[in-house]
Amino acid sequence: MSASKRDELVQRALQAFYRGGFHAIGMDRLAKETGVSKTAIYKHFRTKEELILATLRLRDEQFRNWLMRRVEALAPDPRDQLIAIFDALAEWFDEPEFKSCMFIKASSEYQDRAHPIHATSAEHKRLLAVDFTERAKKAGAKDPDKLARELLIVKEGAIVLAHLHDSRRVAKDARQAAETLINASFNN
Amino acid sequence: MSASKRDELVQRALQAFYRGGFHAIGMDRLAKETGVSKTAIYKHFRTKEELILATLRLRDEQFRNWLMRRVEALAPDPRDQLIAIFDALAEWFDEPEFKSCMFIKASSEYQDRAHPIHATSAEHKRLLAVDFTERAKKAGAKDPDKLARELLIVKEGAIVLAHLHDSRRVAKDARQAAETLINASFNN
DNA sequence: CCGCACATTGACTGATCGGTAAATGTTAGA
DNA sequence: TCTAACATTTACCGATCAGTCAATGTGCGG
Repeated sequence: MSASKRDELVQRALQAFYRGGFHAIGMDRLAKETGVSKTAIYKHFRTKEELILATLRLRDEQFRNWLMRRVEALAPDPRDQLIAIFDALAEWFDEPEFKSCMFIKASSEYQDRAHPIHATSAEHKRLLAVDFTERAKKAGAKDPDKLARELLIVKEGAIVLAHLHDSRRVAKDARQAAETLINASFNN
Repeated sequence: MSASKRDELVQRALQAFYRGGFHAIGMDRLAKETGVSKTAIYKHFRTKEELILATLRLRDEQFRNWLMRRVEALAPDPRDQLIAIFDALAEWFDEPEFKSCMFIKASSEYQDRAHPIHATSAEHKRLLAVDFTERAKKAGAKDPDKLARELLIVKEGAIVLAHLHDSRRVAKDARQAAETLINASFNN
């Protein structure tokens, strides 16, 4: 199997897991949905867990890349970018395929902190916080770390509730909350 | 089986699902962990899904009851109670058994909005929002509904991140964010 | 055209899934 | 003490779980 075929497999596995859940999607069904036979899959991944980890690495890269680029496209100024995070989020929520966050779901199914899947999810959130901190720093916030962590909390809460309630309403509320927190981080 | 035995079964099933996840815990293992044979379980619940729904109803009642009472014990004044939500949350995060929120995990595994388990999770969050709104109204907030929804977002985000990162740190950040949002809801 | 290397397959493993049925207690009224 | 009613257990159902293997392509250097 070529590298591009492997990437394609991981991409399709990602979609299957995202739509169906990790425990709920078996390897047989995965083979059917990806079009790659089970044996071929196991040529490249020793276990289901390794395949899941590969999908999470891909998702981490895709999501953070998308968010960063989208935020920068929406606002040139770093401080406005902090708010633009929540405009980008609103766009995501509006996609018909939106089904919460892959990493929240992964850590919901693999709860042990020592588990690689849980750890990978934690790392994804940490990298988001790093990115937020960078922007908060550039914007000149009093305590960029704290503001970044607060915005991350709002982002995660918004994702959870967008999955359960009216996502448009949630996106608006999250944006307003973020604005309030950002303003407070400059005025005080 | 008496009513109290049934309650005991649901309580133990709740703990098993909370610790292990819904798909991951099978009925055989559940029978072993609850001490109630599989056939006996199926005398009271037609399907695994019905048992899960029973655990969620119990959890909803337990959690909201606990939070309400704890918040009222921590602060007499409605406005202080809004902040006390996050002190109570901090206590919860500090419990060694803390493993995120049962309903976030349930909606992570049952993603379809039409699914009863998903709907029950959404309803739990809605009832929390109602309670928050009541307190915000009593406290005299400008827009009690909006403040309640903002605080709910912060609460859910805090739970998710407390499960992934340093829960003490997250609890502090969430409390401060909540304070900022509450103050803004009175000053403007 | 041959033969080797590698990719891919369907069929299979034992274990476990959710759920059921027949058999075996256990209890209580007559 | 006999028996009817109910609770509980053991054993089982077909399906699916993660993972494996022998067999069958398939492409390529000689």
